[in-house]
Amino acid sequence: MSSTDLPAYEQVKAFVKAQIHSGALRPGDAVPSEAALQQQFGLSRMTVNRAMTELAAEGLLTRMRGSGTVVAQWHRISSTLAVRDIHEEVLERGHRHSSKVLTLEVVKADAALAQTLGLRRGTRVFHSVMVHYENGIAIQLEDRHVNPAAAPDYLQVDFAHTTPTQYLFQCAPLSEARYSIEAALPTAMEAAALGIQGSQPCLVITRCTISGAHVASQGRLVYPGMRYSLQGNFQL
Amino acid sequence: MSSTDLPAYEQVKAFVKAQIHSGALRPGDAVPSEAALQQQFGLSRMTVNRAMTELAAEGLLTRMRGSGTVVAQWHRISSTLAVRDIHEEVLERGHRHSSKVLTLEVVKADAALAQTLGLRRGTRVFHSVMVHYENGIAIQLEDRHVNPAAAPDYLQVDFAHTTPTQYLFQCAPLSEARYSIEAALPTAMEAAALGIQGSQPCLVITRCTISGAHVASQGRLVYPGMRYSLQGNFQL
DNA sequence: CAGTGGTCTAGACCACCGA
DNA sequence: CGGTGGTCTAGACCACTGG
Repeated sequence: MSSTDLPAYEQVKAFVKAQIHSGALRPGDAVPSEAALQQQFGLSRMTVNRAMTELAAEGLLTRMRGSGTVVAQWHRISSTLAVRDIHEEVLERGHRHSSKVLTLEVVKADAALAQTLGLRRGTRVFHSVMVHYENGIAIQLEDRHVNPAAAPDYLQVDFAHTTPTQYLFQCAPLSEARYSIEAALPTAMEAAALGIQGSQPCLVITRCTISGAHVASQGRLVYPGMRYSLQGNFQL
Repeated sequence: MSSTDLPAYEQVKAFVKAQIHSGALRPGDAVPSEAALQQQFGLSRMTVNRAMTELAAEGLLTRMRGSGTVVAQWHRISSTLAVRDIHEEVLERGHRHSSKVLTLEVVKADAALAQTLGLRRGTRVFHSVMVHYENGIAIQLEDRHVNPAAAPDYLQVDFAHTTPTQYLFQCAPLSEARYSIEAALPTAMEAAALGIQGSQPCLVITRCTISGAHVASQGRLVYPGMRYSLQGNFQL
């Protein structure tokens, strides 16, 4: 019944959001208490509480037990950046994805790698290097080191039909990831593999995925700056 | 009381998450129904429902009214990337932030700018260019065009004491943002302002903020690749 | 102390899905 | 049809904050 057919808690959320967007409530301002909103909307407290709790989870409000709820000090744009499997991403653009495996081998971890993977120096780890193409144009070089404990059969995978990202998702359920995004020049080898000049800036994403107790893999993804950009959109 | 002192709904969440991380539940598998979990934990359905609803909101589960709950098909790592106000970010690292205004003027929008700001060509818009320093080292060049409708007093702001990001947050409450992140070479002017070589790759973030009906501003943020990287962490 | 949010309960009605 | 999730209620107890 009533208004717009939205659930009551969504209507409360919309009401508060509208006040914030319109500027009637500014960062730091107190938001009406649950009791007040309960009265105003004629709802039970649980319903109002759900609305407020969700807005807090979304980062719009800051709640403090005992003192009240205020509009969050939003000096950040927090946005969801999807770091996706390259295969799916290319397909979704309606393009053709292909890849070429350059290296697939076992190496001994040096000090730095052992550190990030949480292994002892000299432990044998898998190493793969491949190039991904979108409609035949190189858009990503993927240089990955994999913890054998997380994916023992990594070397047997047919990477013509699956990507490391896909395979690792399957055999090492993800629990945590860390990444860093930076701009850098490719190494000579990377430039050659991508078919670009060594002076072309690239977007380099270093990603470390953790599955349960193991660090499953560490990857360096190099994107030619001219051909790739990360995009995002944020609403609320 | 009991277990780990965590709220009951958090314990249910942890239980389900553990099953997923351990591999006992794989993508596509059915998760026990609310009724089953209610029995198993001796909780009311509302509490179990909260746990499951939150897990679904986090993207771990997919719920379908009538048929049940399954582990989400997860071929994506969706991670929160915070694009923050540079001033706060530097302070939080315990460093000193300063900035220098290079340009603060009114310009007529060309076709491209008018398009992104949603204005007619030739409309007067504000334009600012400034460099931000961390402990005296240039880390960001901020080139911004502002819609006068969103911030009429932009030219009067004292940018020695506030940043455009801060000011715009204040006078044009944010409702939506779009951004793109890429690697590129700086223009000659940008390189000079940042005190780097023109051949040094930079991280370039193009950000467009929307406040209510207006596109409030469009900014180009240039970070020297050697001195700055975006970092993120994702858990669950 | 009174007011706040954090959590929980034991019911309830509904829309939906699959058999 | 029975089982599922989506929503809502009217209470409740607690921990915390502020004056």
